[in-house]
Amino acid sequence: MGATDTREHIVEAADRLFYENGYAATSFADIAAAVGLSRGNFYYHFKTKDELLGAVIARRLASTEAMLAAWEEGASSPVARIRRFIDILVMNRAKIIAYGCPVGTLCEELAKLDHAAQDDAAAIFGAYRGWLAGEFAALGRAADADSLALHVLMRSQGIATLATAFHDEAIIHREVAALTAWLAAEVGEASRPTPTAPQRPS
Amino acid sequence: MGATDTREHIVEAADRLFYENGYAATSFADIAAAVGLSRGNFYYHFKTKDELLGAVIARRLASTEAMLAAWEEGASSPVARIRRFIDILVMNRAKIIAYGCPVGTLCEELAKLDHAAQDDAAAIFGAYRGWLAGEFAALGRAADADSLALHVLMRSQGIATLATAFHDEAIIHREVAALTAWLAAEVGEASRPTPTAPQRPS
DNA sequence: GTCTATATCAGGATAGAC
DNA sequence: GTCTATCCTGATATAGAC
Repeated sequence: MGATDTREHIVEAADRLFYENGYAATSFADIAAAVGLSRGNFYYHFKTKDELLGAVIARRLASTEAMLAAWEEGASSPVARIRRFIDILVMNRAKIIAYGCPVGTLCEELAKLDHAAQDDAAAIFGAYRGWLAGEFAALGRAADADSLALHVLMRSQGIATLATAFHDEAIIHREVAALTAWLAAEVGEASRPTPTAPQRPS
Repeated sequence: MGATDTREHIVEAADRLFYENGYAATSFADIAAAVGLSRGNFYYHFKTKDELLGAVIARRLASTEAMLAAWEEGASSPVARIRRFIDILVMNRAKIIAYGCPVGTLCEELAKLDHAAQDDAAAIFGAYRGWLAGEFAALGRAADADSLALHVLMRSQGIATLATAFHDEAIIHREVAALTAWLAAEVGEASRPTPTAPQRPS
């Protein structure tokens, strides 16, 4: 297979293993085994573990931006798009209970390691923050759009952390419902341009 | 110095280093150096790293319970006690911005390592959860005391995670104010038995 | 571009002197 | 109870054949 393909496979496997086992606890041998590659060949593609981390973060940022752009293409309203963001917690609940939020846990691990890439990792949060702020601005809340965006992000992170610690799926369902209700109260259902669409329970 | 003192010093240093650098990234050599002890002697006190982790978690749980008991002794109202919990975020903001929440980050790291002690670490959260639920019950919210307790814990964790990721103190101040306002709206200032006390801004 | 073999080093853990 | 010396394993990283 071509070098580009192999490189992509390595980054893909590293992305998953960094999430499931943590950055420090994942060895090159683990990644090489997951890709079906020898350790020696590994260094043809990445010289250091830090370089690999950079590629993983870039991949996550790109896929996040692509996902947000795809949501933007959807015909639904800003409120529905924000709800779609919140619903990630429910859709990914199994992995979140086992490993936490991929972005939050990586940022915290890199903060403790005082790693040079910690701001790059935080840029993934920044992508969500900017996108959410744009949605709130579209709802006429331009003045405090960033604060509202951070509030949604903050609650998402809190939900993920507690669900992981207590291994409790009920926390996710209850707090997602509460966050959805907060959203409806904050921006109002009146803001929805498609009032005939079926209402999700909150 | 006596064996008990040395052991205590080791656990104290490990507690700090596990928090600041993470469990996996902290080596016996790091701890021994911090205590001023040789690596060899280290094993007289703790046979394995897991055993040391157990002692650190036990220490954190004990100090948490002692702190909560001390707050209970205070003459203030349940609402004031819950606010005291929330204010930890402000008081410890410098360390939180640098290293996150000690409990949340440990639970997440142990979850990724699939470590046997992960439930013991979560028990520290359990102590806060039970204490907060007791305060809400004292405010006449016995029916949903646990949900309210988890909500406060959840928001504390979310605030800590974002403050760490963005290295932003303003997030803490803004969201602590929002959480304090939520508390006042939820249980009502009328619940306060000391209505003549000066009002904290929210 | 992929392999095997190997250098180098750090961390966990042990043995035994004092 | 503390030390020095040492073993063992696993991880990063390199060299060179194919």
